[in-house]
Amino acid sequence: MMLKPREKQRQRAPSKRSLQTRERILDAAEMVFSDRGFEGASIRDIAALAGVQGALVHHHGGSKEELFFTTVARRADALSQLRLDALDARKASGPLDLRSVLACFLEPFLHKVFHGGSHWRAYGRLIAHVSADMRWREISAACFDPTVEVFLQELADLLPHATRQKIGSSFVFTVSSMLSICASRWRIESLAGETETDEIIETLLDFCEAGFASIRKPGPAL
Amino acid sequence: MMLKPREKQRQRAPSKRSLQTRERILDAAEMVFSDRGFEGASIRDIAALAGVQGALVHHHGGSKEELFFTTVARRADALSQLRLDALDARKASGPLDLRSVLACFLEPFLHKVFHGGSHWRAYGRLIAHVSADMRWREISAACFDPTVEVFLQELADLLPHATRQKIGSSFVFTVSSMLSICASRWRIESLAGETETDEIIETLLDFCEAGFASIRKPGPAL
DNA sequence: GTCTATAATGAGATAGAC
DNA sequence: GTCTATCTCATTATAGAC
Repeated sequence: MMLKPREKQRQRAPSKRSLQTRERILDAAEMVFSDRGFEGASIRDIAALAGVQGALVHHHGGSKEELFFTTVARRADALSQLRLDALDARKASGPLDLRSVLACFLEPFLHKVFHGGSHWRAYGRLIAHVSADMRWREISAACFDPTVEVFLQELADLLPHATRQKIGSSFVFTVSSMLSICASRWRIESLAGETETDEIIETLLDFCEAGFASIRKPGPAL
Repeated sequence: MMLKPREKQRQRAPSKRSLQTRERILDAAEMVFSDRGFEGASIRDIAALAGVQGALVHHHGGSKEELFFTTVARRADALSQLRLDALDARKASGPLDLRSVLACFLEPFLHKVFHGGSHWRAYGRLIAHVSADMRWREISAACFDPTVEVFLQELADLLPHATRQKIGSSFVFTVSSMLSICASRWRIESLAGETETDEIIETLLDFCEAGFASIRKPGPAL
């Protein structure tokens, strides 16, 4: 599999119209991929939603796998920057604690997902797909792991006696819980009843903060 | 969608050979569905893995959707019984606490996934697919929610001041974290390094117990 | 860059012999 | 109950006109 979106060296800068088409295609791909997963999505549906012909999707997006990668990568840098900026801002206003570090990772994402429009809402579900399927581990490694490493280091500083295993595992639990709000919100509604978004987010922060704080305790509660 | 595996009233009890074939087909379906998801799996691959012809898969499993439902449902009762038995046993030996309740839900599943052979390992990933896709919410409701309700009630008894919203949301976080060990173990290994299975399970229990216990505390830490 | 048309493949499902 | 053979449809991808 070729993950890198192919770099057929462009002769000319693409026209403005071309760029708009490309964005429309990526918007449509984001919707369809997030709704139905990689296999369930069809190029035809993406083309129809974008209002273009199927051949044009291939022209701008390459193969289906390349298109998927490009779709995920498109917002990844912006998301990472939001997270790192939040972390810097929090650092500037005093010493960090567990909750602050987790909030700087979780809140920029959840804010975009719930208040950033339908594109970001779809992007949240898209990332849930990526995170649950080993097939896309290269995408996770390329798009998200560098930022995750920064946060893991901050957590390690706050939990000097914790092993990397415990911190890493707990972080995956945190990310899974965060993504469950995107992909399994229906399940939350089904089990917990109608619930305010902001309340879920606060519950998530409470839950994960306490989970990490429990690493500090000496041993298993006996 | 017709979720119930069709009940074409059988004239005769199926032969032993027929039942074996049926099990082989379900075993194969379990493998292929869990590996590639519903859309990514093909009846042909399932048939090939089972060593039968494609037509036979339809004969025993019905449509692809019916086959998927049957595959998930096959082990669901056994799993529920393990969980409820564990809960009864723990109740018999003294008053319950948060960790015990969570352990009775998480450990039977994780024990089977990691020590129950390749079938259960596949089944774990299969449930992760079901849990992440709204399309299968009827399966979750039919196969898992009744048992989940029992555990939610136990948790509510231990957390008398908690809202159903907080308990339900936290439970979904717990389930998501549990399933991440099945579907995203590669991510844990990537971020946390090589990690013993039993250590991950203990970290999970610590994490979720602390998460639930945090509901007791008066308000957000300010 | 964008379109039409089509190639090439693989999918789910079924009919009917045995 | 199991097999062979086939139907029908949707898929990704590309060739080539404009």
